[in-house]
Amino acid sequence: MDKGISKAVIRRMPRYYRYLGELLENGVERISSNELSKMMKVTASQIRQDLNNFGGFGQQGYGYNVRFLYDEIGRILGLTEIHNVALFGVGNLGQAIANYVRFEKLPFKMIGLFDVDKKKKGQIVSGIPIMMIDEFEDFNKTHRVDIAVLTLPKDAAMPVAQKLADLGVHAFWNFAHVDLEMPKDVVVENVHLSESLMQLSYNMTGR
Amino acid sequence: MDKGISKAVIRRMPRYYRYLGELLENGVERISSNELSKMMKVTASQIRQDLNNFGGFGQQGYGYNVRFLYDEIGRILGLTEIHNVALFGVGNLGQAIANYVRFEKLPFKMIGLFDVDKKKKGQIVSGIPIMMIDEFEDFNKTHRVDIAVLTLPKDAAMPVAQKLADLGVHAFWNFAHVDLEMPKDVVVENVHLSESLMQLSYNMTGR
DNA sequence: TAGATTGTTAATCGATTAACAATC
DNA sequence: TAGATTGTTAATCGATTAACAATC
Repeated sequence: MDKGISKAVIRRMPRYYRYLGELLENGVERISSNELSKMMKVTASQIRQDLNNFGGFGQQGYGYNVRFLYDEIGRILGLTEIHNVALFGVGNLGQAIANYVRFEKLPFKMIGLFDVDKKKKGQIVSGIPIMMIDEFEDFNKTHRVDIAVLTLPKDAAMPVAQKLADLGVHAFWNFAHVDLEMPKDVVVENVHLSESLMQLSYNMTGR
Repeated sequence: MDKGISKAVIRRMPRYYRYLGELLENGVERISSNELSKMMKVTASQIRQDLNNFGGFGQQGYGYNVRFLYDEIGRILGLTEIHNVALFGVGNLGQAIANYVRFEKLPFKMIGLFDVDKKKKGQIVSGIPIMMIDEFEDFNKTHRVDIAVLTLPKDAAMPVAQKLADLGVHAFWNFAHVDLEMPKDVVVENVHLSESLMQLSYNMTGR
């Protein structure tokens, strides 16, 4: 029940998860696709189709149990185990992301911060001392790094990513303005802030 | 030549812009859809279809003039004029975004930082003193604010956005974990970092 | 002119929505 | 049981790709 699921579906899953989390906080026990569709402003059909990519989580005549569905989506999204995260490029954005990961109630654990700037060595950010990037190879021998965050200048991103991939890092959360060229067993999730800002700018024109 | 263009097309435009910018830096004068398609790993057909939503920017037998196309896409994306930006919620992420906007070579100008925390009042971030959110109404009388950045806790985002919308702010770059309910003449661009991270997590499983 | 490459139409593919039988 | 709502198939819609005539 895993491959062949479209990106469009995957993009919507975290949003379902968020809404179900809120329902849960509000003590709602069950919900129908129709009620949820009104809250989320999508069609009930889409909700049912999306969920049925992963299995039948509902019950005819009843709807969906909120707690059960929430947990199932969490499991689908891989939120049942802790992912160790190391971050590369401890500038403003890097520091913010380090703190973000730390305080977000999600199972991601920041275990290392790396930079090339010698002046930063040993500085504490989000409770972790900054190391030099060339120390990563040793660090990697004693720590399992599941995800590398790249908050680096664009020219540094590709070589660093390449090195990390060679050392066995298979997942990247990339904030640099480049498309990383990676073997296809490596997962890359891009956050291109400037592209987001340009889309906003586009949508502002002609109004 | 504006409305009716699909979101999918708009999402791709900033990427074209980035690649054309790089070609320009490398002194490339002309490029065919076929060459560009190989660089960008999309189909040449898609490139031509996308561009022809906005007009015929190429020339048969020649291809596209890089400089011309770059400028045209910049114009389409609304990058020919400066957009004034104010930011609400000067935490870690807010500070990082303030600096990001400042140093990114795009026509967005950070003109005000606002928070509710009295201890932050007057502190300088990215060259700008932090003001209190209740000072915004006055600030807004003497400054044109085109875009509001929301780097606030989720419960604060909606009321603040509502207030700002009432005061005439029509565009929001929203980093809070909520879907803002706004009249349809208001533009909202969401950056949901946690959803991005969950997508990454999903794609890591089953490998 | 001949060759190259666009702009655009037509064909295909995929995603969304509608409909309804299955079933709790 | 009757009513409600899912799971799933079929219909529609939209986006992508292919093909090629237009034209530089």
